[in-house]
Amino acid sequence: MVIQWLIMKRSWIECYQIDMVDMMSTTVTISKLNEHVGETVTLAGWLYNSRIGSKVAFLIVRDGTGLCQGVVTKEEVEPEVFADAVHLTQESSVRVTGLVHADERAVGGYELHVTGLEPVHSAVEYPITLKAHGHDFLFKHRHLWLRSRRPTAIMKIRHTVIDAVRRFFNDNGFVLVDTPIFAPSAGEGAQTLFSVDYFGEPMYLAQTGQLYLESAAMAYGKVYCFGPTFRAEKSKTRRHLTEFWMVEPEIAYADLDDVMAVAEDFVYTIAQRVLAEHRADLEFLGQDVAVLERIRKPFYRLTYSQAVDILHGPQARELLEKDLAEKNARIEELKQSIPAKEQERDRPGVKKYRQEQLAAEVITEREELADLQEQVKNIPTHMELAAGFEWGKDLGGSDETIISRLHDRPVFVTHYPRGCKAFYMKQDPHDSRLVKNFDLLAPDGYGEIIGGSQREDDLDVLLERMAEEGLATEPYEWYLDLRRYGSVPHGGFGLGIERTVAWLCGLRHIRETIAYPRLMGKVYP
RNA sequence: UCCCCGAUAGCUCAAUUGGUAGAGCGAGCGGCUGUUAACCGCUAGGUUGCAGGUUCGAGUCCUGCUCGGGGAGCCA
Repeated sequence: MVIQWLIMKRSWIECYQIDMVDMMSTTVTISKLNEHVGETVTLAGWLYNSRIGSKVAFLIVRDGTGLCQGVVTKEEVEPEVFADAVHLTQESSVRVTGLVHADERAVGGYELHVTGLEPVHSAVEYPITLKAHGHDFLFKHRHLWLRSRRPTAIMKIRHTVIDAVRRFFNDNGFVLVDTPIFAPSAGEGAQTLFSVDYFGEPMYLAQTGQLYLESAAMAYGKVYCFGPTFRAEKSKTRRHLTEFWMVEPEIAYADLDDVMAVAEDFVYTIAQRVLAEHRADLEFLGQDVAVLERIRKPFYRLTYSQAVDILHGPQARELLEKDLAEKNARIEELKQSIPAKEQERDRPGVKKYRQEQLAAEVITEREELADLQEQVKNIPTHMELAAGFEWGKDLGGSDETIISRLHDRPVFVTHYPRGCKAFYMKQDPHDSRLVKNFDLLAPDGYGEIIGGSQREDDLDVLLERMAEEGLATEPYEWYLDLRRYGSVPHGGFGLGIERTVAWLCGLRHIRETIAYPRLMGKVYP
């Protein structure tokens, strides 16, 4: 009883304190500080960093909308306030009250001349410091790392990308139809699906909603689905996740060109939104905004056969040779500069801060060196793969990289051989070896961000194609019905959200584009 | 599934041909400053991923394993 009473009393006191603060000033977000210059306001956030002096304490506070520097001047505040400021640890939660000033010296352009501090919770030894960390450590602390500036910038861009995706389809007459995640049949390539026990029956996690979406397109004309998708591929590369988000539109009465026109407009629109709303975030991430500004309609269009010719031709070879030469030159440069910097670092009499600066540069350059050496090692393989590419195979990752790097805008590659593509794609009436499909390759080696096609709408051709693939028709009877009751030309595509975000942000690895990446052998946290 | 690379203090990294494991950050204390990953001084901090082997002596060489990174295949 007594304890309960104490808890009640304590929480009452805390409420009372909050009320006191509220009475004195309104709580605002850092993003809205520009509307409150000259007013006393309260920020509710966490301590990002502090620089403590004998007369002035600088508190960098973050609240999820931005960073703001609070200035605590010893002479101007109550002694307890200054003492609280000195003892606040990194990532402690805190309410800060003060007068808003515009100040170019401060991060974000505004700062708070602090009059009151209300520590809410004191954090103990926050593991993520403002110094360098390795990605392994950071991903083990992903639940905390999300608070840092880099993940914040990426998550906000991802948010905008997803909003742009939904708005594009909603504004253009598409109906959202959610497709099931439990999929009864393995469909294409059972080995790449995760299986689950469904009340004793084998089931799979969906890797596409497309077949279901085709039925919805026959019902509502233009439809889309957006959700997680799962691939059990044992791929450990910077382009792969086992769980990722995909948006898939499907359009009735549309041929390949119609679908591609939508895809082109769609990607262009997304890029424009990101460019319009996230210049600062992109710059913080070190992304060259010009990369996005170059995204203009029309995108390049190549057929698969033209792409193969490029791989066999002098262009691809020259690109890789030039690449190899440039990377080797940079490697030589680094091999000189690293020991030079180490020497300077270890020379007696060098200031400590300079030592640290040099040590940091050495680490960065060593990483760059290792990365380049690895890339250089792979280039001959990529050259061989390109030169020896056989017509009929699917384009590999390195082949796509070559094609995309030879273009400064996204590239459509169309009309692949039907043997390397799924059974539902429409045969090209002009060349039965080909299907009416397309992949959209993002520039700079970010790979295929879209795969799409016109679908086979002729029942007999579809049945023939399924037999060729050794697929039983029984589980697909409902799908075949769509070709029995008012079949029309139709098609659609799927866009991978994470690859798109990685490309727009210029990220080296896709795992940074999702809050909790799921990779082969990595599921914590 | 195959190929290459890696694992040293809480974190980021050093450690010459095999010869007494170090620095910075972070933590604690003190100083100083409209500071910008602030700075300066002091203190504490280690079974070098695990198991074997070679050697007078192994962080360093060899074998196996575990975990991680990159690439091929496959894919968004």
